[in-house]
Amino acid sequence: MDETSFGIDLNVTPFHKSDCTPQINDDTAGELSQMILKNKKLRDMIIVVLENNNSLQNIANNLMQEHDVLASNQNKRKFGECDDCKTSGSVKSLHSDSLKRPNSGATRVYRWTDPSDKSMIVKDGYQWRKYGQKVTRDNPSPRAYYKCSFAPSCPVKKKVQRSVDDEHLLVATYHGEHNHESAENIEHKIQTSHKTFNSPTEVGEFDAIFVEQMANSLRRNPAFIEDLAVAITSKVLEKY
DNA sequence: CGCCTTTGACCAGCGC
DNA sequence: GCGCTGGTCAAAGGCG
Repeated sequence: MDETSFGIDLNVTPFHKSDCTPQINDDTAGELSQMILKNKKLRDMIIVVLENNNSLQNIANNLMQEHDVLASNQNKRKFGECDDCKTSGSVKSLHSDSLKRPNSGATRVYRWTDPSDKSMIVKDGYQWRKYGQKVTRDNPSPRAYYKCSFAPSCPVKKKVQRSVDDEHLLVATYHGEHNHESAENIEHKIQTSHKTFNSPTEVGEFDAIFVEQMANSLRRNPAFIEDLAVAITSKVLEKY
């Protein structure tokens, strides 16, 4: 963070004001406190929207998983199987596909996408790096392979492919468990800790983590740095 | 310059 | 053993 600290020298002597160094007057202080309040309101609104979005996604996922279970049961009945067949080696060939790719440790998530949106992006609060793409036999749309890049040692992988039935439905299959928290979780913790507000030190810790992650991403954003420079410059010039 | 995507090559597992 | 398929690797190029 050291290299990003803003070393603005406010003691620069303005040529049309000879007697003083810049000081925060009442107007600026009032403006600042208003901005802080607005910022807090906006953050609360975002948190509410995120919560609503998450609950809707959960409902949709549950419905889709129920649909999956029903569909697989119907397929089993087609082959004259029962649930106990899973452990029987004698019928392995009848449903070899489900045995070849067991669902243990894998989580499926469904996302509806805009019909015009042809991208394969499933936003889930983590950072992913694509490492491969394949066209599979049973689905004409390509399957994309991602590794979690949020933490270097995170073993989680995901596959994203469009549904055969509905090309607007993205199916993401997750393998493994994250050994870190997502940005959404950190945001949620900030929210809950602000609600309870029992321990200011905890709030500070969550804020520190969140701010650090935000700073890391913003530091790599030249547009942000440019905007920040313009904002600071205009604010400084405003005073003289 | 670092990070990410693309894409062809390669490898392992499985069925025949 | 051979071919098919899914999954991964890694070099090359793009982008901000």
